[in-house]
Amino acid sequence: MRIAELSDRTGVPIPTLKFYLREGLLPSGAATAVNQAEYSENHVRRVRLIRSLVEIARLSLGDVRSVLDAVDDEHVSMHNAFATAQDAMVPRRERDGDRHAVALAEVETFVRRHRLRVRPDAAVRDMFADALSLLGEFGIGDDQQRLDSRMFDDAFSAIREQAAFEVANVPDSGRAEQVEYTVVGTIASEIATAAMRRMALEHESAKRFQHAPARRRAT
Amino acid sequence: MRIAELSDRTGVPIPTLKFYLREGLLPSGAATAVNQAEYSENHVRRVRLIRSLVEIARLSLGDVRSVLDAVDDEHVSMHNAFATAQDAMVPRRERDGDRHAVALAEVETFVRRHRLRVRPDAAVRDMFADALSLLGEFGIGDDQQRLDSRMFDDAFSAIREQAAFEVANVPDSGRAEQVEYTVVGTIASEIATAAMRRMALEHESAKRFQHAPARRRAT
DNA sequence: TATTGTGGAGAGTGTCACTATCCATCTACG
DNA sequence: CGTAGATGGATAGTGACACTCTCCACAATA
Repeated sequence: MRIAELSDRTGVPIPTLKFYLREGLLPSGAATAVNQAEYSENHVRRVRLIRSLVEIARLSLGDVRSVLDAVDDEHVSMHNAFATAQDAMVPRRERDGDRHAVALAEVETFVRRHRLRVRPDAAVRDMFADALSLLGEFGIGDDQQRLDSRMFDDAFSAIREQAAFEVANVPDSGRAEQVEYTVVGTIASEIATAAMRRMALEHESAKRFQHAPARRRAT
Repeated sequence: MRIAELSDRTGVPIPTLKFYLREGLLPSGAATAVNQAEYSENHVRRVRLIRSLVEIARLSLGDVRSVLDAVDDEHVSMHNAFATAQDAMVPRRERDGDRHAVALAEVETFVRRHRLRVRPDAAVRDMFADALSLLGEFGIGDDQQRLDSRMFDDAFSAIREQAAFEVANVPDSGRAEQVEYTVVGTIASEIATAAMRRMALEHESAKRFQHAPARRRAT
């Protein structure tokens, strides 16, 4: 397949594909002549992965590159590649030193209490800490519960089951495919979960705050 | 308080505050002279809300404005303001018409099965549909389960309980405060949930794929 | 053989979220 | 009272980012 078909199959414009090629996000096709190359199904898959990371997970191209590097580096184990990809999927931002350190300590108690194998330097800790800081800043939830991070314990047991199920379902295929599967699974389930949360919140808000429910039945 | 103190209290540089004032994201202070104004605690709170929406929820300033407008418009009920804010918190993007329509139909069956009061045009439906499309595109999960969207039913009951708890905990304060509380609560709990999911995934991935567990105990 | 498509490279574009500079006051300190 | 520094307000400029355009020599296709 040549670039026009790759473009048709993925819906990504040719100039953008050329840009990804130049940036090294997309490997070059197999050259058949000085200005001709053959692209494969792998290229289609890779383009789709890039677009999913950019559009759905809203990663920067730099972070997409980190994820792809982790997927592609055969010297890195499946688990380490996944860990690296996870780190790349946490947005980098400046954090207030003191406040963040306190929140990180709360995260640590959470990790210890649940005996989780989460790297001490995992970016996801910063992410959790951000959420805890935010709750604290706006005085949401019970202070004591938040401080020893018991606030989410009930929710966590359900989350944990779901995660165990997801990881168990990763196919016994090649390393790169497993990493890709896990990365896409992470972001898709995460967005699905967030969407369900928001629908449930809208529903509960309607029940509590909206006095004239919009019923399906006509008047 | 004058602008220097507002800057100190929030950690946002003065030029940025001036920019927010110009953009109408931040209301002007009470003028005490032609070039003097007095800012209040409400301004501090508003700046913190803006920064949270920008940095944590990663909203564009345009979407932040939509949220703030919903918070501020006294003519809009608490529930409607929250719904508008929720819509603003779903990233807008171009979606493939056909594929997206199919996914939206799956979302509809989900909404009906759980008898949820979610507006037919709620942006969160697009968000859920994105996640379902992505799962389909990469062949993740069981096809049939995904199609009638039963795949997430177990997870949903836990999510729903948590959401009910959250809404029940919204204080009986003023409308604007309730909207603000709910908006911040939504994004904070969402990020906390995502972070917990990722930690659980890392843990499960370590259990399944990493053969030499990094134990706390020394050798 | 003429048109269209291709790979590759450089330069240009539009958006976004600030950031810098000015200026005519105003405030506060000495 | 005088003056250094801060303030509110406006206009213009910046840097990052993710493309998008234009060109070229050459290949494929009708």
